[in-house]
Amino acid sequence: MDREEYVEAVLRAVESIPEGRVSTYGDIAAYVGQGGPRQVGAVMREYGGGVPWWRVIRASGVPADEVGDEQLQLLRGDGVRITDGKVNLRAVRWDPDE
DNA sequence: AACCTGACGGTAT
DNA sequence: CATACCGCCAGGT
Repeated sequence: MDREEYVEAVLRAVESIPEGRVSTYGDIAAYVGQGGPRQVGAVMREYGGGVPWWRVIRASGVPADEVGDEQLQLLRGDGVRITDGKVNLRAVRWDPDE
């Protein structure tokens, strides 16, 4: 899998996250089956436009500093409940094989 | 090839 | 809960 295919695979995975659900960098990486959380983050930084990037968050439920507040707002727009500045992943974490 | 970098994650303190 | 550390892994210099 070359880099371009990798980027496509990651973007497809992110596009498949339904409104109201959230995934993590690590989960996306595992689903794609290549690279790690940091690679997924790198793809989002460069090609995140065009896909629902705000549905990808750290495993802790706290957004990356770069996008912080905006991400939380967009998630609220999706109907995701935010508590103390973080997402409750136990409630909305998305499993691709669902 | 060596070294730095980082939209990360898990563990320890 | 906050910080520190270390492991990870690919891209850039």
